[in-house]
Amino acid sequence: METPSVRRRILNHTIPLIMARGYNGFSYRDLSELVGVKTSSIHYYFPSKDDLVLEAVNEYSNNVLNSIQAIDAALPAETQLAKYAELFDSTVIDGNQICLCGMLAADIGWLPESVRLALQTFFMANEDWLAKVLRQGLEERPFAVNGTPDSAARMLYAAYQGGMLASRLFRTETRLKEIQAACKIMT
Amino acid sequence: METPSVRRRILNHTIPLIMARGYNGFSYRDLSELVGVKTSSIHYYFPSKDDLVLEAVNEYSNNVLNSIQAIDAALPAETQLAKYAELFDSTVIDGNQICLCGMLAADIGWLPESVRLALQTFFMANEDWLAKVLRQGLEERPFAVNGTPDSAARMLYAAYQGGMLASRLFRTETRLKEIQAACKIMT
DNA sequence: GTCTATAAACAGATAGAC
DNA sequence: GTCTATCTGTTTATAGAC
Repeated sequence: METPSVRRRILNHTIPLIMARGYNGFSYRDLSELVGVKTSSIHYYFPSKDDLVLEAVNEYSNNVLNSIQAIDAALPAETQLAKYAELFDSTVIDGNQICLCGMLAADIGWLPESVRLALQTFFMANEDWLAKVLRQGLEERPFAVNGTPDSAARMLYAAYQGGMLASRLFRTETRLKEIQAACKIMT
Repeated sequence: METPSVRRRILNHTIPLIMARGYNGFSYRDLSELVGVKTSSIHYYFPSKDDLVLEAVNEYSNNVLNSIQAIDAALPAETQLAKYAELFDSTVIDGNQICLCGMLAADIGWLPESVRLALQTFFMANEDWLAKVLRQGLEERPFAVNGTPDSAARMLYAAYQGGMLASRLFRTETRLKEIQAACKIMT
């Protein structure tokens, strides 16, 4: 396993920094100390902070969406949703981090339109996947979902975003677990 | 109606600034320009930024909780929840703002324990009120709530927090309206 | 109470040597 | 590519005159 490039190491450190502190909460200086290069070298790879953040969003988005797509669609809907929820648990509890895209949605006032669009795309991809699984759940056990699967999925995703905030605020994983439990009843 | 004191005007401007931009997104300089006094005068009233933020949380919390308590408990549960949802709508859509306590929950890494506790108290007050109304709804129409009223209330509140994020991100009120619609089915 | 003045640190960003 | 050096502007905060 060879040493990752400087560019990669910058991105690898940027993502958890945003998840923990937000757009205005980390600096090139922080990255400089973490990666071990001068801030001017970071500007070489990412001329502006907006460039860096946009790439961080794309990187994070690809990683998370790949993990979601990897959930076996042949499993019962309830099991798929449990695996989905696991994706959030560890980052919040172990790392005091929340979803990178949820955090940047809070910082939206500072971000260029390109980042806003990337965040919207990530939100919709999650909502679409959840809607698909909820529809599958309806076929398995035809009842229980409030409203259309699509609107239920959007509400569920909003609950996950808010649940991460609350879990970190109260320093307890039960708030995320409760949302997962509510999923069971919806499927 | 007499002119509010400088102290009051500082707080009155601080609250929407936090709701729009977060803890790291506004400065004493911003307030200085908005209120029309020098930054050193703001330090006279609020020696540190943490002092200012704590008072802003308490002020916001009192205002919102008073509005919630003012909702007539004799109304049908569904109507009460609709009035609750209205409290969020306008700030998000008209002002590009989200809940002050939700925003600061995203910035929790920078805040002292005193503010964390104040945020927790606000979250729990909302959840308790929602749980009370959901229980009332169960008496009126005994069915529909997923799980216990308490856990349903926490999930619903998380959905509101996440819904405000999404509504502002997508610049549409429909995402908040959908959560309100889901309430109807829960009551 | 409000101001001027200033501190000491930090931000994102750039020019140019090596 | 990475560095030194620097620019320009910002931040929170304090001392002390009025």
